[in-house]
Amino acid sequence: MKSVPRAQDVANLAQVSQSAVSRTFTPGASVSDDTRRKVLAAAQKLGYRPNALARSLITRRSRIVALVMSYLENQFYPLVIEKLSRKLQAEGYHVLMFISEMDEAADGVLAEILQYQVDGVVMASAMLSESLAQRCSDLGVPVVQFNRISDLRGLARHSASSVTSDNYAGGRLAAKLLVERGYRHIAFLAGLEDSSTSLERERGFVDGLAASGLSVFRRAVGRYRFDGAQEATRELFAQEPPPDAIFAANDHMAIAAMDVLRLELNLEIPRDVGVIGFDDVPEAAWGSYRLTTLRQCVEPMVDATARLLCEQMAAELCPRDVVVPCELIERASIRQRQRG
Amino acid sequence: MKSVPRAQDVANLAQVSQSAVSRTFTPGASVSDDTRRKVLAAAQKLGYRPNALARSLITRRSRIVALVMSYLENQFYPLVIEKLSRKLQAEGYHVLMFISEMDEAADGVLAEILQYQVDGVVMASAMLSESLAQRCSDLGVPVVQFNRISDLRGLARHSASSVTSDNYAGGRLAAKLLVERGYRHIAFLAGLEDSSTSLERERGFVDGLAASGLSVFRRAVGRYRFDGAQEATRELFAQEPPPDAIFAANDHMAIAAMDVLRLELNLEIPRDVGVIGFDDVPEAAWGSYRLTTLRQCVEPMVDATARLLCEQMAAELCPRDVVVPCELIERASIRQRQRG
DNA sequence: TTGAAAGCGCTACCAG
DNA sequence: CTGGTAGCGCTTTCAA
Repeated sequence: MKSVPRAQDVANLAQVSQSAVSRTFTPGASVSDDTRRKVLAAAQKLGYRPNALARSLITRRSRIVALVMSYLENQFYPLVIEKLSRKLQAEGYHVLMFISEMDEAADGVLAEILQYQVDGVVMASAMLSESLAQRCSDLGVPVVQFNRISDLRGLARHSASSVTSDNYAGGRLAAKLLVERGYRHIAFLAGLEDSSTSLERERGFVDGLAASGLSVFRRAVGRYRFDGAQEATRELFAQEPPPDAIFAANDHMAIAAMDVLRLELNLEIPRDVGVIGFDDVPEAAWGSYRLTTLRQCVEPMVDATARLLCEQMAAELCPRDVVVPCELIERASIRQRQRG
Repeated sequence: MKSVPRAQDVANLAQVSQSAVSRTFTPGASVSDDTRRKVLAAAQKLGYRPNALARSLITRRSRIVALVMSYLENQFYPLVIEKLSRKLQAEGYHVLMFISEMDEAADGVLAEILQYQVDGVVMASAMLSESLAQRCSDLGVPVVQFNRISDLRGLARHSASSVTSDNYAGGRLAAKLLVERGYRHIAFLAGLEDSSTSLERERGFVDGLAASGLSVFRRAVGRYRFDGAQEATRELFAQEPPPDAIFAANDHMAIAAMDVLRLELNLEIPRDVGVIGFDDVPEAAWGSYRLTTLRQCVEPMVDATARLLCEQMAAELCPRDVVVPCELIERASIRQRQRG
């Protein structure tokens, strides 16, 4: 265990000042080619790497972004971690994970985040309160809410940016499609009652049914959990007459529902019951499910998140809301379009 | 955007020295109750939080642990992120994510990791070379290899600790179980050819079959990918006679195989073909699969990882290897034990 | 372009 | 127990 070399060690070896070493490793600083060469050679020899912490202390930019999530059971979120990390790494940032209990007070997490002097925060946990975002903003730390918004009505100008897919349009489309395929007793399987995603999808869904003169036939709450969704599905089918279709607030719950439908209730999908989900997680494409779903396009969503973050970290830009279109992925969990 | 308060600001307000403020926020430092009260009151009023970066510069401990992964398609890894983050958060550490390309040279990642002065590294990427671990160790940064080991033979004392499940025993048990249930033409679906997990599971499996006078009936490589495993399964069944059982190096591939078996080849599981996986990811329990598998106990594995890391970060302890037992989870993808 | 010097915010070591 | 002082490793003035 040899001690880590400092800039001064490199300077000594290269016979230049420590400042020259610093400049060599600062993009855009003015150093002569000659000096730079000497420094680089010495640095190479010693295995020198600038200490990012010391640098951050001066520049007041840590190049660290906090990512707050609460549970990774839904495969959508791991994909976000992966793609967001890659994206930010490419921009010279790194992701510091904060896993929060679903019911945890925002304050504890906030305190920890702020201690690390993060340059930005991405909140992808469905649960954390608006106050956290508010307080980060007050301190000048940009916040992007991922896949959630804080104020549905948009009355007050909120303090954080947001990136969501067009949940309302997705919900509407789901309704339209199910009606078009001949389903009439259509149930909604809600996620978390107070999550903006579930709420918006339901709003679109209700409006979409209304456009065909229908209303939601039955409704249950799965809380975005597998078990919760299975229980909710049983509820949905406990009374006569049963629904003939389910729109679930996400794929994870839709899949749980399909298992109950087929294995417990002996119903055939899509003949007896049609199912539509939301997200297009990898599992939705698996042969045993072939779930028709509204894809949340992770790539564009993550790109927008990184862009908003970088913009706001660079300048003092106003928070913005980005809405990414959903994409209908039709598979085999609803009846085919009628021919002729 | 008000400026962030520093320790000196708190000291001024509380009418004490800046040192007193520092001590108040240093666990185990000697401060009188009176001083502490004054400081805490002032800190509260200003919303003061110590700057973790400045602290780290002095203490030479960043309380940051790097977590290196390469892909999160296999749901086992998100679980690890979640549990490891929680665990380390509880110990006052935080996880900085590094997503590496599978084929990426270790050097780029290493340089980034070291710049952040992380206190430790967890490598859960199946791909990164041993050299990365070696070099971190040389610099005095403890490394724990998660779910992989570098030197199968253990000839040289390696430079990193490791936490694995008992892959060999698991492989052996899978073989024993399949034979016991009457399967005789048993195929192995390998992960990555050069990953220690796949290799060890296969070794145990081969030995387990040998104990019953059998050998591996056929073998294909799925590279731990869903598509790869589907393709490999088709290969396995392309020749006559077909296998009557598959042991897959992980659940993710086992599930892919089940889809091909049932939906493309019209085979019935477990009657025509038995399937055993490895990991016990949540999907293995889903009603459509009910996969019999060897559980890698994430909780104990993560606990061991955190413990090894903390031990080595605290003292200069030698790297150790921890092997966590697997647990057989029997579901419906192999034939039941014969009665009578 | 370069080197000397002043700190970033904090901890750790003193002497009292 | 307390306050003063040195300095972690670096960036960034400033004068040369």
